[in-house]
Amino acid sequence: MPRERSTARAQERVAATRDGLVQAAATVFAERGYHPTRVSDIAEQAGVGQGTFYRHFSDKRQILDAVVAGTAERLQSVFTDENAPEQIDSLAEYRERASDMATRVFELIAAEHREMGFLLGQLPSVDDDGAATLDFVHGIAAAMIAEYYRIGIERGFFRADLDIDAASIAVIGMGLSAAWKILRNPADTGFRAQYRETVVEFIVRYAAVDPTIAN
Amino acid sequence: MPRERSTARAQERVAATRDGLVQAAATVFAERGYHPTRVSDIAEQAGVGQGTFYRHFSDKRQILDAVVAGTAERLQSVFTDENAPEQIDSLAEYRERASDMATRVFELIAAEHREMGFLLGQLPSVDDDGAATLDFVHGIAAAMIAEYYRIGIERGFFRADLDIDAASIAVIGMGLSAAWKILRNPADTGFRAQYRETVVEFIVRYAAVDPTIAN
Amino acid sequence: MPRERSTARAQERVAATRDGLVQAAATVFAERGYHPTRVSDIAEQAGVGQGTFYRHFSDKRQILDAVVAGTAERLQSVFTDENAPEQIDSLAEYRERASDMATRVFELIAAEHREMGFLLGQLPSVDDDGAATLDFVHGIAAAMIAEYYRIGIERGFFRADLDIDAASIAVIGMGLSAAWKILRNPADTGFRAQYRETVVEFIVRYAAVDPTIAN
Amino acid sequence: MPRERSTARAQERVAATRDGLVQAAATVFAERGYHPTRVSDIAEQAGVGQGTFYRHFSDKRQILDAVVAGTAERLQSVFTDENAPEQIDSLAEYRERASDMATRVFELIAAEHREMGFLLGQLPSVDDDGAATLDFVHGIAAAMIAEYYRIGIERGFFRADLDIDAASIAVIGMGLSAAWKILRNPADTGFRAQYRETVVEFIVRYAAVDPTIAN
DNA sequence: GATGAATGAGCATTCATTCAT
DNA sequence: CATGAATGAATGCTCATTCAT
Repeated sequence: MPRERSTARAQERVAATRDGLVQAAATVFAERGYHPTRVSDIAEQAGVGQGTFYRHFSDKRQILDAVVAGTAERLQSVFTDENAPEQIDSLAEYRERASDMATRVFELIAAEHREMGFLLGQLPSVDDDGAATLDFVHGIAAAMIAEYYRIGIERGFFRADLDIDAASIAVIGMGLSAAWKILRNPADTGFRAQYRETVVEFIVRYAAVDPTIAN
Repeated sequence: MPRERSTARAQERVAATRDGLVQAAATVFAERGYHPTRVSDIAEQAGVGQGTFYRHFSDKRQILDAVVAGTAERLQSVFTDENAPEQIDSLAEYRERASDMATRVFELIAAEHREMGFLLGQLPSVDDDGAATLDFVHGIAAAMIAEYYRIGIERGFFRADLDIDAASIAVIGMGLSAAWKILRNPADTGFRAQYRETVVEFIVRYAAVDPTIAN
Repeated sequence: MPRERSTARAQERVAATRDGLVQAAATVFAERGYHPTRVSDIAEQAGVGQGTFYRHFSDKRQILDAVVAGTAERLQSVFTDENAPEQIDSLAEYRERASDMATRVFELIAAEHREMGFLLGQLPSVDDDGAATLDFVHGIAAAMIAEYYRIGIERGFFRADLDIDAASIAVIGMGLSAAWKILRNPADTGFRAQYRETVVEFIVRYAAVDPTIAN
Repeated sequence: MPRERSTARAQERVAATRDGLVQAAATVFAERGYHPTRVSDIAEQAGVGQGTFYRHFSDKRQILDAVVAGTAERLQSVFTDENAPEQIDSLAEYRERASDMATRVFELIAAEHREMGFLLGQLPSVDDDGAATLDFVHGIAAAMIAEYYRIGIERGFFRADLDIDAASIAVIGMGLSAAWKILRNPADTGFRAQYRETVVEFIVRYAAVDPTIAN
C-alpha cells in the first residue's frame, strides 16, 4: 500500500507543521503577550510562511485555544495522575501527599513558567472566553482540593466543622501566590521548598483535629 | 483680580476634563480591556473630542498610569489608614483586626470590582511595566502583612518559628482568591463573610502559639 | 455666530472630501473596473489618505452605490425632465420627440461614456445587488417607453394591436446597442445621427397605423 | 502495441480532466462571477486537486478563454448552421426564417442561461480582452444580420434605402434585451414566443417594401 | 483649550501559484 | 500525471496620532 503509506506520512507532516505552530505560538505569546503578538511572529517563530498559519488555524484566537488546552492539560494532570485522595489514611500521609503535590505543581510551574505565566497573566485579558477558561481551571482545582478535605473529615483527622468550600479557595490562592513568585524567579528552588512547607503547615493547622500529632 | 479668578476657573475646568477622561478610561478599560479599547472609546465615554485626549495625555499608555494609580492607591489605603499593627496587644485583638481588614478589602473589591478586575486581569498583559506595577502592589501588601506577623511574634501570641515571608505570601494568595471570586459575583455578601472567617482562621491557626485561647 | 459659521464651513469641507472620493471612484472604476480597483487607488486619485476613505465609506461596495446613484440619476433625468408624453398630439410630433430624446440619451452616453460603460459593463459583475440595480434602471426606462406607446394608441396614431410590453423591451434593446457602439467610439457623432434616424424609423414603422403620413 | 493503447487511453483521461475543469469553471464563473471565483473553487467543483488545475491551464485567465470559446461557439452556431440567407425567396419565407432563428437563439439563451449571462454580464468586467471578445461576437452577429438585409434588398422585398448597418445594430439590440429578460426568467416560454413575434414584426415593418403582403 | 477630520503605518487575511511527494 | 500543503505578495481595514480651524 504505497498510497496509504504516503498518505500517512503526509498526515504526519501536516501534524508536525501544526504542532510547530502551536509550540511557536506558546513561545511568542509567553514572550510578548497575546495582543502584541502578530500572526507573522508566530509563523516566523515556527519557520513557516504566514499563509501556512491560516491553513491550520482560522485566526489568532484559534491557535490560542490549542496553546491553552496543552498548558491547562499539563497543569491538571498534576492533580489527577495517580493522586486519588482515597489512599490517604492518616494525617502524616496527608502531609506527605500535600507536600508531594505542592512539589509537583511548583516544579511544573517552574519548568513551564512562561506558559503558566501566560495562563495567569494574559488569558483573562484576551476575551471573556479566555477568562472563562481560567475560571474553569480554577473550578477543577477547587473541586479536587475540596475532595481531599472531605476525605480528611471522613477519616477523622480533619475537624468536621471546617468550611470545605472556603478552605479550597484559600488553598488555591496560596497556589496562585506561589505561581506569582515562581514566575518571577523560576530558578529559586529554595523558595519553593520553603513555601511548600509553609503551605502544608497552613493546610494542616487549619484543618487538623490535632495538628501536633504528626508534627 | 479678574485675571486670576478666571485662570483659577480655567484650571479647574482643565482638571475636571482630565478627571473625566481618567474616569472614562477606567470604565472602558474595565469593560473591554486595555488593548481592545480605542482612544476614541475613552474620549466618547468622557464626552469630549479625540483631540482633547491628547491635550491631557501623550498617549494611551499614559492614561493607564493615571487609572492604575487611582485604583492602586485606594487599594493600598485600606492597609495603611489607621491600621498600625502596634496597637494590637492580644490574639483576640489580632483576630478582630484581621477580620476588619479583610472586610474592608473585600468591600473595596466588591465596590470597585471592575477596576480591581482590570488591575488583576489586565494589567500584567499591558506590558512589562504593567506587570511590574502589580508586583509593586503585591510587595507593599506583603511587607505590611509581614509587619503584622512580626508584631505578633514580638508580643508573644504568635510562635517564633513561623516563616514570616512565606506566610505573608500565602496570605496574599488567599486575598487573590477572594478577589477572583468576588469579581465573578460582587453581590454575594454571604461568600465574603464566610470566606473572611475562614481566612482569619487560617491565619490564626497557622501562627498562634495556642489558637484555642481566643476561640 | 462664529461657531455655526465654522461648523458650516467644516461640513462643506467634509462634503467636498466625500464628493472628491465619489468622483475619484467613478473615474478609477471606469478606468480599471470595479474588482481590480483597490481602495488605495481611489484614495490616491482623490488625493487623500486611505484612512480618509474609510471615514466616509465603510468599504468599496459602499462608494459604488454613491457612484452608481449619480450616474443612474443623470441617465433617468433624460427621460423625466420636461418630457411628458401627454404633450404629443400627432405622429409628426411623436417622431420629433423620439428623435429629441434619442439625441439626448446618446449625447449623455457619449459625454459620460466611461461612467455609462461602467454601468453597463461592470455593474452586473459586482454582485447580485449590482445586477438588481441595473434591472431597476431597465424597468424605469421600459415603463416610460410603455407610457409613450400607450399615449400613441390612445391618440389614435399607433395601431391598437401592438404589443406594448414587448415593444418597450425591444426599444430598450436598441438603446443598449447604441450605448455599446457609442462607448466604443464616443467621438463618432455621425453614427449617432444615423442610428437615431434608424431607431425612430423602427419605432414608427412598427407602431404607426399609417407610417407614411408623416414621412 | 499495448504502449500505444495505454497512451491513447491516457490522452483520453487527460482530455476528460481538462473538459471537466472547463465545465466546472463555466459553472462556478456563472454562479459567482469571474473575479470572486477562486481557482480552488474550480478544482473542487471539478473534483480534482488544485495542482491539477495548473497542469492544464497556466492561470485563471486561461481557463476563461476555454469557457468563453465554448459558449460563444454554441451561440454563433445558431446563426451559421444551415442558415444561409441565400435560400430565402419571399417576405413570407423571410418572416419564417427570422422567427425560426429568434426561436433558436432564445432557446439557447434559456437553456444555457447561466453561461450566456456570464458572457453578457461578466465578460466585459474581466479585462480589456474580455470586452474585445464580446465585441467580436457582436461583430459576427451584426455581419450576419447585415447579410440577411442585403439579400432582402437584392431580392426586392426590402426597400433599397434602409440603413443596413444601423438596422443590424438595432436588431442585435433587440436580441440583447431578449437575453436580459430571458436570463432573469429562463422558464418563461410565453415571453419568448410573444417577444419573438414582436421582433419579427419590428424587422419586417421597418424593412419591407410592403409589410402587408405577408400579413 | 477644544475639536474632529485627516493620516498612514501596521496588521489580519486571502488566494494565485509552486513544488515535493 | 495528480495532489494538496506551503507560500508570500497583495490588499482591505483599523486606529493611534496629528493638526488646521
